[in-house]
This record gives sequence, C-alpha cells and structure tokens, in this order.
Amino acid sequence: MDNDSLQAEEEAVRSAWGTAFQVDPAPGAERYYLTVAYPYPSGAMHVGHGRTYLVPDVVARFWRMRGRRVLYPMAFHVTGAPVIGISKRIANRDPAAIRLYRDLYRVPPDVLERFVDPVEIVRHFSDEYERVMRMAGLSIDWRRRFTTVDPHYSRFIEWQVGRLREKGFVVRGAHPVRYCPLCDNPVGDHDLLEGDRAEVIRFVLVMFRWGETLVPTATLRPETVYGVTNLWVNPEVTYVRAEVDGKAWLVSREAAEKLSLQDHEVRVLEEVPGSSLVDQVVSHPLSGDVPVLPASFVDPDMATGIVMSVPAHAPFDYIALRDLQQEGRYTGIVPKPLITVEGWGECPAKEAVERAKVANQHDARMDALTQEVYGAEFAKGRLHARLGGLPVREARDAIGDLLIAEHGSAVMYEFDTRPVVCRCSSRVYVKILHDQWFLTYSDPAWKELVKEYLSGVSLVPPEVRAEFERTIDWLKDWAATRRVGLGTRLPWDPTWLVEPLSDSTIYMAYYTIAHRIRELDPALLTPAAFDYLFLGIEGEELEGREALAPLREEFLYWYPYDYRFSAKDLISNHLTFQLFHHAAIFPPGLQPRGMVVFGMGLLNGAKMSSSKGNVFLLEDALAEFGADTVRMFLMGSAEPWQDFDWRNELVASTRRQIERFETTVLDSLRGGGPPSPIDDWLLSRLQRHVARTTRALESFQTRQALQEAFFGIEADLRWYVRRQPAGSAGGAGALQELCSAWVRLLAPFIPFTCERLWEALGQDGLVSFAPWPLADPERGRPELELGEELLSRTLEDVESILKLLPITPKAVEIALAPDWKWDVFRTIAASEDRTTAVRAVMQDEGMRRRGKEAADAARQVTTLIHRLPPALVDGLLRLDLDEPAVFAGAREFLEQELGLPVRVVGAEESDNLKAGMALPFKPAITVE
RNA sequence: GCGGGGGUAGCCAAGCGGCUAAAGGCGAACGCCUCAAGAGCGUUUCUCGCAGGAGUUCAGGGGUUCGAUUCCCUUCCCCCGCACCA
Repeated sequence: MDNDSLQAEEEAVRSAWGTAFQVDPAPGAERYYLTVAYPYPSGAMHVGHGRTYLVPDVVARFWRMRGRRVLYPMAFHVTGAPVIGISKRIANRDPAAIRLYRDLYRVPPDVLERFVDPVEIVRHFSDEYERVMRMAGLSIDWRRRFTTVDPHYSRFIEWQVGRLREKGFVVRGAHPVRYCPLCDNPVGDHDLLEGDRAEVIRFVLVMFRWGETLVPTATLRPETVYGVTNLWVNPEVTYVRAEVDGKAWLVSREAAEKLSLQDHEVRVLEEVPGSSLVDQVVSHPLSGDVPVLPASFVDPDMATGIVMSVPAHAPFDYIALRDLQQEGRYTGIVPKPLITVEGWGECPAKEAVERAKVANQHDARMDALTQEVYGAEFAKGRLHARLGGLPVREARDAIGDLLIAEHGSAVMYEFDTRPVVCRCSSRVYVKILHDQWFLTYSDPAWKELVKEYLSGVSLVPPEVRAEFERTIDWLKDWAATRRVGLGTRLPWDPTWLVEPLSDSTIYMAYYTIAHRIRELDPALLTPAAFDYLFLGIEGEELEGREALAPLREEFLYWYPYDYRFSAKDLISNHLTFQLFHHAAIFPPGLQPRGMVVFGMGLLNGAKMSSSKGNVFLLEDALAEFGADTVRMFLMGSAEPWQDFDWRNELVASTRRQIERFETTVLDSLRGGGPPSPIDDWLLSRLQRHVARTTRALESFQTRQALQEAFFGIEADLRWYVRRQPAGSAGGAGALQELCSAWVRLLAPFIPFTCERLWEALGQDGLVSFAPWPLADPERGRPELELGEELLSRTLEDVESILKLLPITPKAVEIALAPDWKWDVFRTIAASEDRTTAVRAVMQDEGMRRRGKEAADAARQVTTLIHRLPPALVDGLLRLDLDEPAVFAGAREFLEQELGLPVRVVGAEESDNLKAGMALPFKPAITVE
C-alpha cells in the first residue's frame, strides 16, 4: 500500500473510532485506570516519547478488549521555567533556538513569532502533541485534557499544598542555590554554559584569631582541627580585611564577595597582601597558637582563600610543609596525628606521599592521594582516644556542630568544580535563598509510611524496587517553591510559585474529574470542595455539595489508579514524590497500586536528544511508515523497561511484516476449502498462543506478546499450509476461526490494520471493543501437536542426511521403534534418577532376555530424553503417541516435501541395518 | 565518588542449573516462484563432518556442582540517576 492510501485508511479508522475512547463510570463494571507521566510540551514529540505513550495504549486496548472500562487520560505539564528561557532566546533571535524550532520542529513562521510569549509555546505544542498522539492511534479520553496552569487545576494545587502544610510537611527555611548575579535569579542545569555537574558543598569555617581579626579557614574535615600545625596563605594573593556581620575577618577578595551572597553583611575595609601574613601567629582554642605559612597551592577563589594545615592527614599540607622544610625553613613543625586508620601508620598523609615518591606539591598525583587518604580515614578512621575515640564518620559532623555552637564557626558554601558560568556568560555563585518553602521528605515518619505503602505497590520490572527504596531513604527536604516560571502561586505566600515537580504528584486523581470540574465556577473550588471531592470530608465550609457529588462519585469509581507508567529516570524524583504525596494526602485505600518503569530510547545506537538534533520526530515516523508499523516496531523491538534502538531499516521490515499479515488473512478468507485433517492441530496451537499472549500482556511484556501473537501464529500457519495437499489453502472453518482470533490478538498493537481486517472478516463493530480471545483448554490436542512435532523433527533429520550424502537418493525408509523400546522410554522417562534408570530397565525379565540390545537401547533412550524438552517428554509419557498412524497419515506429505518415495515400516520388519537404531520419537532413517 | 541496571552469535534480543550451538526478528547467501522483482516460499548462516553427529563458545579470571550461559567471588567495559530541574 502506498503512503497516501495508507494515510487515508488510517484517517478512516480514526473517524470510525470517533469518541469511542471517552469513558464514563459504569457502576458494577470492572475498571482499569492507567496513567502516564504527562509531557512538558516545549518541543515536538520524537519516537522516544512515542513509545512512552504507546505502551500504555497497548495495555489500555488489551484491557478494554477484556471487558474492562479503561481510562487512559492525557494532560500537559506546562509549569516551570524552561519555556521562559526558550521564549527569551527566541525573542533574542538566538540562532540555535531559532534553528531548533524552525527547522527541526518545523514551527510555522507566524507561530514562531508568537513564541516570545512562553504560554504560546506550550499552547502550540500541546495541540501538536494531541494531534500526533491521535495520529498514532492512542486511545485517550481527550475530554479530560488540561494544562497545569488552568485556573481549576491551580485551585487543586492550592488545596494540595495547603493540605500538606496542615499536616506539617511544608516548612520554611534557607537554602543554598546556584545563582547568577547578572540575571538576578537562581539557575538550573539547563541555564548553565559551563559547570552543570558542579555541586554545592558545605564548608565549615574554623575561625582563627589574629589579634582583633578573625581568620576563617574553610574545611570539609572539621574534626582535624585538633591536628592543625599552621595555616596556609598564598603570598601572591591579595587578601582583604572586611567587616563581616560587625566583626573583622580576613579573607581573599573573592571570598568577601561570595560571603555577601551567603547571609553576611560584608564591607571591605582594606587590602592585605598575602605576603604580609606570612609568619604571623594565629590561634584557635582547639589548635592552639600556630604560624601562618606561605603555599602556592592555595586558591583565593576556593572558599575563604585561607587553609588550615593538617600535615598528618592531608597530603597537600604535608607536601607543602616538606617543600618548605627541604629549604631549611620551619623545620620545627611536626605533623600532629589525631586519627588512627587500620592499615595505615601514624601519619597517613606522610605515608601516602612518601610511598608515591612525590617530589613536590606540584605533582599531578596529589589529588588522587588526597582522595585515597580522605577515603580511608572517613571509612575506617577513628579519633585518638584522648579526643573521644569516635569514628571519623560521626566525629566530622559532631565537631563541626561543636565549632559552630561554641567556637564562632560559620558555614560557607562553594562549588566543588569550577568555573560555573551562566548562559548569560556571567559567573555563577552560591547564594542562600530565604523564606524558601520545603517539603519535608526527610521526615522519618513520612518516609516510613511511604515505604509501607511501597511494599504493596506492584513494580514492573521488579528490579526497580531497590531503587525506589533507596530513593525514599535518600531524599532530603525539597525546595518546593520557585520565583520564576509558569505555575500556581502559593496561597499563603503569593510571592512564590509552587515548584513544577511538586505540582504534579497527585494529578492522576484530577483526571478522574477533569472534564466535569471545568463546568464548575472556579470560585466554588475552595479547599473544602476538594476535601469533599477527594477525601469525602463534608465540613461546614463545604458549599455546592450537590454539584460536586457526581464528581466525588466518579473519582471513587476510578481511584486508586491501577498503573502509572514513566521513564526510569523519574524514579529518583517524580515517581517517588508521588508516593510521598499520595501517602500524605490519601487514605490507605487510595494509594498507588502499580508502576511500570520504561527504558530509554536510542536512535541508530546513540542517545536521543533534541538539543543535539539526534531525534526522529514521531510525526515523521508515522508519515513515513504508518502508525501501525511505528507501533509494532516500538512494542516489539524490546520490552518496555529495556532500552530500544530505532533503526529505519528495521522499521521498514516491520512494515513488510504487517503487510504480510494482512495479505495472509485476506487470502485465507478467500482461499479456504473443505476441512482438512490438521485443522484441529492449528486450532490447538492457537489456544496456546492465545494463553501466552494474554499472560504476556497481563505483565506488560509487549515484545513477548508480539512474539507469540505475531510470529508464533505465523510460523504455525506456514507449517499448516505446508501440510496441505498441493493447491489447497486449508479448511475454511479453521482459517476463519484462526483469523478472527489473530486479528483480535494483534488489535492492541496494530489497531488500524486490525480494524480494517475485522470489517473484512464480516464482523460488526470495532475490533477495539471486540472480546479478547479466550484460550479454550478443550480445544487443546496435545497428541496432534506431538504428532506434528514428530513429523517436523523427522523431516529435518531426513533433510540433513540428504544434504550430507554425496549419492543421488532414490527412496527413503522410515523405520519406527518397536513397542519394547517405548517401554524402555517410559520407564526411563518416569524414573527419578536417570543415571540408575538403565539398571531399572534391566530388572525387567523381558528386557534381560534381550540382553545387550536392551542395554544399548536404554542408554540411547537416556541420551535422547536428556535432549528433548521436558514438556515434550511429559507429553509422550502421558499420551500414547501412535507413531505408525502419524506416519501413515503423512506419507504423501513427506514424499511431496522430499520429492522421493517414502516407505514407513516397523523397525523389526526392515532389512536395513540402520533400522535397529530406531528410537521412540526418533525413527531410524535409511536413504537408498 | 555514591546508588541502580547490564555485557549472549554480523546486529537486536530470548534464555537464568541438564531442554542450549543457544527461540524469535533483522541482515546476509543460495534455491524455488516469476517477464522481472526490493514481494512470497524453502534452505543455510561458530568450526569440522559421505548418515541424523562431533568439537569449541554465552565480557575476562577464579570457584561451587556429576553437570553452568544460568549459582558465588573478582576484574574490565557500557547505560541510568545523584535534586531544586522537566
């Protein structure tokens, strides 16, 4: 079929579907509610997105055919900041942005003009998403579509955050963020030109006293304060004396600027050259008096620009000291060890440096040595007994807290890697934001509750459970408000917006009423209204209960949802967040029931990424290959949780497979004749495929399901046709029955083709709502299946012999094993221990009389049984396979296949030597 | 670095103690069918073999077992997440 008529056919099917996937509750009818993470529509969909929404569609279609009322809704997540940046870049005529949107996403020029308004971007792409999703045949109830900035939805978010606050899960606090002074805004990863992996780390400032001036040294290891022998300053650097919160501090010029962003009042008083600090003496209650020494490794742009020196435990400090001492200076200073580490001597830093034969402080290996020593001390180190003997792991925080509480220490934040640069090319600093609102995911009781619920959630694939559990443990408080972006304002503090991940945690509940709540006046949607809608609370403040009652009812019909689908990168945030929020807000009976986690998409082996241009738009794929081909490829190339790789040449062959299926079905309908003897075999096999396809789809294995439903049935049909006398296509009845089931089994995957075929089969209505085939155990004919298995194995054997023989064959004799060998077979197959089975056989009087012949047969049969699939052996044990009858019925078939006369005889009637080798299920073959 | 998941024939991928030289698909080769095919059908696709068989394989190394692709340990390599961001 050419692409134009394919499009036309698809359009016809789409219009036949019409509004069929809109679904309302039907009391008494079982429901199936699945949701998928809604998209952030800031660009066009690519095939990777395609799979994310197709998997739930296939599952939805499957359960629909099994008679459930299936709700598959969709909405658009438009809150957040990215789209703001995009519109700015477009307004600024940023060439990369323009190229992406104009050329890759093919936004028409007039629409692109409007993208200077961020709302226009999400509006445009929401519509595009819906259009392309419809093209792909997604069976979504579009009446329920909404965006996260709709006024009704905002009321819902207000209720939600209010509810969480009442429960004590929302608190106010300060929070260090990456901050661009030029943009005057916090910056996220996507706003950065450089340093997107940089983490904010927390230093403790140990305050040394130098006369009236405080000298703060920044450390990650406050416990080592007891081992300080000196400070380091860089003599090349200009330091400043500054008034910080009313006290005089001495820090690098850079540090002064940083501190001013971190909650300190900073006023620079005067410059102090680093060189003038050298040899000064400073003191700290926990370290005593120590001198200030020069070191070139000290970076003025790292924290305060002044470092405390612990040569016993810090390789840098040790080597810098040694360098000086080798010049004959400061020879009086000796390292002061304070930590013991198993496997290391008294001064691990010294040991590490000497073992590595480091020449001086400029050695490139210093970072690695530092890591090694720090790692060992953190993992296994203990403070000396005189200092309390705590493990380093615990002492670090304890002493840090002590310093802050009693010795005037402060905290300073700094990036672990630099530089960090904003897209506007300004440098990025750490700034402490105040009045930030947090969700207290660190709350142990909340974590416990979530874990308890998680244990009842079905997870697909099960391996992800560990990741969820770890995420729950690891989550800290989450800054849940933002200053910029689209979103809902915090009801009690409207200067803040609700953060975009926080506003999308329980919206699955909102879908259930999204189409009806729109009819209501937003003013009616008070917290009391939502308390009633979702929690059934009928408080005094509740108004308009009558209008809300049907919504409450619908919510209860659908909720809790059955499965949530999402890519696996959301485990560590969204998927776990939504568990927290459900746990906090909904009663036990309305908690999530299951989640399916997807793998990622690759394009020709490389990661799909819009920014890198390595994407294939879903719309283009649909236009080029047709919706069914795209669907079948995406469902069949890997299971949902595995990564998949889109390769055009593989997709093209999928299209041929669908065409083959269609022709096969149409041909069988036309060509069917009178019943044929192996109709029953075909239908018996069909039961198996139905059962297996069903089981696969019940556990979301789309690939496995396709293997059974498509390739499994196709292979049977090929054998079936082969088994027909020349010119016959097979029994019309059997083919009709097979095709009817086949079309239905494939309908969730390739619904467009199947709707057409369903009609061609003369069936009424839509296949999308046709009953899913039921496997009928009564139709199973294991003895026929064994017989065909025997034939095909024998045929293969004959063919492989023919191939090897150099002679021109004239005839084939097939000699069947005598009954007594079947007795041997049964004895051995039934025995527990097959190694002793030979002996068991020989215990029989009749066998003993046969002597060596019987013993040989027993050995051969043992080998054979090992090689056959256990299920087959079981079958042979349970059923009496009438080998002579099987071959008698298939002689003509064999002759036709082999092009040779075939003689079937009992082994004992044969003159051929080979005949003696005949075994049960493995006839002896003699080619003449 | 920390946490999670993987490495199977030319490619994708199933298998997860004896069915296994290893399903299925793709690709490739040959044959048939055809006026001709990129369509369909059949055969082959680790090595060897004039009888349905034999030999070496499932990232590398070690171990458990009568027996390991499948279980344990270890090394190497790849992917995902690590937060204020969708």
